[in-house]
Amino acid sequence: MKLDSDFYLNADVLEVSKQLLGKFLVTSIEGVVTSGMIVETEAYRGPDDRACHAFNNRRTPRTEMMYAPGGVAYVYLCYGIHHLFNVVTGPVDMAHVVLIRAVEPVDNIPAMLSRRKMEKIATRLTAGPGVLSQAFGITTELNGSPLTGSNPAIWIEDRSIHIPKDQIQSSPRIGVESAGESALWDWRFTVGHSKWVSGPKVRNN
DNA sequence: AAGAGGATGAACT
DNA sequence: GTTCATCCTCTTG
Repeated sequence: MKLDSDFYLNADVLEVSKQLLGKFLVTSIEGVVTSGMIVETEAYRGPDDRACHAFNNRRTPRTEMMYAPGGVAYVYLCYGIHHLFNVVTGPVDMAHVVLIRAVEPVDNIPAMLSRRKMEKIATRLTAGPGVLSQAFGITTELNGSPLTGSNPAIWIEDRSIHIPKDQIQSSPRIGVESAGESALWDWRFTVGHSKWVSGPKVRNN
């Protein structure tokens, strides 16, 4: 049930972004295992996507990890505060990533509450890319961490939940207004009925 | 060497 | 709706 590298090597990052909805993000950090069902993703596609750090195939120390073969984590620090977790996809030298923006918490909610310094469960536990990383213990130390193999710190599972196509909504990505025409593309994907989706309500397709 | 600006979230008015 | 915390990365000189 753990997704293997074949899944991540898919060269169609929009397809992978949709396939990841309903899958389960799992981390095992210092022996603490937490999991949640992915309900919101965004695709970032290196060469032609102005909103992507690797636009125009630009290579810097930070973006280098995006060119790795699919199946590793790309984690970077945003606004000096938030650690954003992305799944690297596609074959080597193809800078495609999927930002995981929100999950529905499932296993070991007490550990997530503790990491978030929260008392009671609420959507702000894991709805949003920064807060979900915090709930799952993901930091930039895990940049480049493999999602496959024998003992990964982060991995994604298929637990046989299928999200029907008509329940998947698409909308423009959050926070990329200055990315020119790329800002208009509907590359954000959400599970329509989930209350664990971040940000403003989205329209139907 | 310096400065601008983020794929956010929380706490305000 | 607005403000701002906070620091790394990249560009420019």
